[in-house]
Amino acid sequence: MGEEQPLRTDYAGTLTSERIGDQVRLAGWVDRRRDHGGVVFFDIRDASGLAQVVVDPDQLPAGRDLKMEYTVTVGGEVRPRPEGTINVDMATGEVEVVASDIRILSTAETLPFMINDRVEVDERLRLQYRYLDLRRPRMAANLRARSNAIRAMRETLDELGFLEVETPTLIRSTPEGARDMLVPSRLNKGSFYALPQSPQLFKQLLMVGGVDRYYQIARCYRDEDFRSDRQLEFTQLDIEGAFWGQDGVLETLEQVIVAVVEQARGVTIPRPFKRMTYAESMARYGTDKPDLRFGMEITDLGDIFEDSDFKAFSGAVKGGGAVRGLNVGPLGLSRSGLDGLVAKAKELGAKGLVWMVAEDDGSLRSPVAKFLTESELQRLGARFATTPGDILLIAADETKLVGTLLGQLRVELGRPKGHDELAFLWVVDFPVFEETEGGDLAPAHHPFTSPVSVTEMRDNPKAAVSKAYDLVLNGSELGSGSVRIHDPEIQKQVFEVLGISDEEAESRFGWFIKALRYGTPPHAGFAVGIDRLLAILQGEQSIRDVIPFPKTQTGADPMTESPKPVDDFQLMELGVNLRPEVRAALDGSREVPE
RNA sequence: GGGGGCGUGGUGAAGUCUGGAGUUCACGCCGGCCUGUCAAGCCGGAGGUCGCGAGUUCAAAUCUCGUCGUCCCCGCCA
Repeated sequence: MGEEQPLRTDYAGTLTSERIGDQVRLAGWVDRRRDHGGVVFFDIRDASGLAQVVVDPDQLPAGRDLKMEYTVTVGGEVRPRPEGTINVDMATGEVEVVASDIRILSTAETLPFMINDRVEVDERLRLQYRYLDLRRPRMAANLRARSNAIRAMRETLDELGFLEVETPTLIRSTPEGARDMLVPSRLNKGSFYALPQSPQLFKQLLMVGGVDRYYQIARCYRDEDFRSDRQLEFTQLDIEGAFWGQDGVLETLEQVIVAVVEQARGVTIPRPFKRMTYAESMARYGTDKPDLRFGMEITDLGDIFEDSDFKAFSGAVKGGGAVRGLNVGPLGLSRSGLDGLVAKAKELGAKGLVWMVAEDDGSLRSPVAKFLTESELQRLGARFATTPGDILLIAADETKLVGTLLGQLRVELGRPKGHDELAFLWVVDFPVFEETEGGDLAPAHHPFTSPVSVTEMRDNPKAAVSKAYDLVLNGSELGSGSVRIHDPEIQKQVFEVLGISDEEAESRFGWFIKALRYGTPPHAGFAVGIDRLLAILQGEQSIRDVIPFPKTQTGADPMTESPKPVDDFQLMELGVNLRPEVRAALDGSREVPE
């Protein structure tokens, strides 16, 4: 009496023929039951996998009572399966456990959906019952992969002497970049904390503080609209180093990524990763995050058409724009399919799109062929090295628009399904500023990024290059980093060029710039989006599938039904009043009977 | 803020274009049979306010408008 019996001695997924004859006890969920009357089989599932249990229901009537997702503990002997009944699709398929004892630990109601990967269940329902969804093999594998990846990051960085440091998640709001998530302060009514968009300034202060090499698995918050690769909260591997520069950062991150990919995929990817300047990436791929798993590069045609009689082309070149095209290959598109691309181009803001099809005799068929000379058509065919059936898409417009358009068409028409291949790329030499649609300058990275030349930044800001770099995987931006400004004077000048006055800079960032005055080492760093990295490594379309408890596109959690209004008392303690129209809308919705 | 897709027993789908009895398929659920299955099989059964609300019509899952939910995309994401 009193001696507690263990619920299990072994994990189901570990049983092999080496264990034949052993008495084992397994604990897990009833995955699937196959009742033959005189003999009952069921698969028991635990975190390690599945094993088949055989029950003689005359000996063990409990075998008849089992239903899917009951939790049970089963004692029995590991036995080889009889001739011809070995299941080669199952890791433990050579053996089975002959049950001598079955205890039902808990029962389960009829499930809202099946615990398997065969059915694509509505995602809202999956999120509402996420605890069941996580039992599915695919999701369980994603959780495990995430844990393994993060462990690989920690091990690699620990080995390199990095210090893991936590930074606060209740910080001062700095109305730059994305919208802040705000938290009202009870002790300082009317004041608010913000949740960090990244640990950016704190990690820089750690450099000032003498932490030579820093990293953190950091939760970040950005209150912007959702996408399949964006959530309100997400996780970054954040790193920073003192007396460090771009080459050191890239070198270190490559080691981390290689270790993560080895964990996740079991392959060693070659180093160093490819590098490309921002300018080259924009010219060849029309984007700063090119998918290098396929070619289909953007080709400049300005020299062919600058003097063409076809004004749509020559006019664009002479007006300072560009004529560029893609050879998207033999897609076999019908006339309506091609017209669909033209419509698509117009949706994207282009004046038009010209398509051409390479005929068997090498000529180019196109609605605009009659406006072009024989020589122009021949040079086109040669430039694209066409083979019969190839489709050319040509756009003439403002240079930036042409690039964006062709870049999007390239991805749409050429991007491989899935993520079997991994194409990592560093995009370097980002511009300091991006031009907004209004013509204003906005920092391409954050305003603490070091320009290559302060003089150039002042005199020719549109062309100025910064010490900023992005990591791209399969056309997805995994993260970005930069060499930081460590000189308070340069920091002030950057604010100045951005149109932030001294007073404004002082009131917003004075606490930070002050720190730079006390002996700041040159430093640099990076942040990798862990959710995006894992989603791609796991072949998932959305980061939601590598986040245990994500939110829907409207920021809701169907399981807990958050967010929810709070008690008036809670608001009162915080000194917060809802705006009248918000209050009215809430009261209105409360009148609706439940 | 804008564009698009989807919403049908517990689950996944077909039916919607071209209105005519809640019809069909697979899984699950309930009952029965069955000693080698592994998505077990066979027989029988239950289960739906076709997201919700208006409108058109003799008649609406189907057409129209609105609304809610969800997904994808543009904007946004220093």
